[in-house]
Amino acid sequence: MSAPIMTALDRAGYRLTEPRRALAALIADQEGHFTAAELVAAARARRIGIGRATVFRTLEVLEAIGAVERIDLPTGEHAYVGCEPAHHHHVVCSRCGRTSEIDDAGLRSVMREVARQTGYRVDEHRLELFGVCPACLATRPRPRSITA
Amino acid sequence: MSAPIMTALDRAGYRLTEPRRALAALIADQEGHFTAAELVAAARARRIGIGRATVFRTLEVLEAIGAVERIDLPTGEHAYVGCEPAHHHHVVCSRCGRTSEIDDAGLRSVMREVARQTGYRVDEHRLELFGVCPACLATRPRPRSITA
DNA sequence: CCGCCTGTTGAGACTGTGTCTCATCTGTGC
DNA sequence: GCACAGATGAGACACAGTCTCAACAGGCGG
Repeated sequence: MSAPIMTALDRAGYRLTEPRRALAALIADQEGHFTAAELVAAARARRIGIGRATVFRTLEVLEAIGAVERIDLPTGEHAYVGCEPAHHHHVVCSRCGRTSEIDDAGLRSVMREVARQTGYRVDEHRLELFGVCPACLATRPRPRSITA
Repeated sequence: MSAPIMTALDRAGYRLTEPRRALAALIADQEGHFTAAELVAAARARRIGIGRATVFRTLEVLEAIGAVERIDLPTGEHAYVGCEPAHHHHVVCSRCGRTSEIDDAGLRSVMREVARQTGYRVDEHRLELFGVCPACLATRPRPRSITA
């Protein structure tokens, strides 16, 4: 539901407005990742009058409070995924768009190794993984017929 | 110099044209990462008449042959770095913009771990690191005075 | 319960990035 | 040196994201 997003907004001292409630609901409905443009389209489809600027502003706020994470698709598009407010990464399914959060998984030691190799002080990192989720793997790909 | 880029183009069967030579030289001059817009500006600054479209097209080609890699800055900008044609990653210095290539550094085992945890088949990944390079670390930051 | 103050909103102008078209040009193989 | 396919440039175009500003509406105090 959209509750957690509203709660997070409230806790961070933001007003709980109608447009934000609507957007929170739209985001909660998203299966996988989504772009700002998709949210705008979704809002219009449901006849919810929300300005484009508001969508961008709200996404910015949500990212700031960690209710949403911004990811860069291989195509260069900027997308978002709703998520728990904690540092982590995502695997994105390139077939259905769904995402899964992943934790450290040994990344920390990679960072240390990189720092050692290069002499850099590494402050920030971004890891994005793309692949195919278990569900999509289960439904046989059948490269013929459709994809062919 | 710009030679390696031209060689790579040649080997991949592309024509060695004047605009490409000019762009290869401009890219070779770039210290750290650069954007398409910066290349356009650099070309204009040197009174080299290269169309904007050509810059974008050339960058696309160079990325395809691996002579250049596209990275996503934390700001959301799309930038490029000239590099060796092999899979690897970069650490970007957020102070001077310079980049260093890094190899595996244990990432491979992270990928395996993620696949195990999530059940995804991981096909593609992108890792971007941001920090401060040894040279910039050496010149004291002095957060007062300027940054204050 | 009402009204005020401030944060928020919507419309639309605006900036900048990247794409596309199409006529023209230029490498390259012959 | 010629011809042809690939490459180019100019500019129109599509689209993402930002900004401004007047109007609005949450949330608090009274």
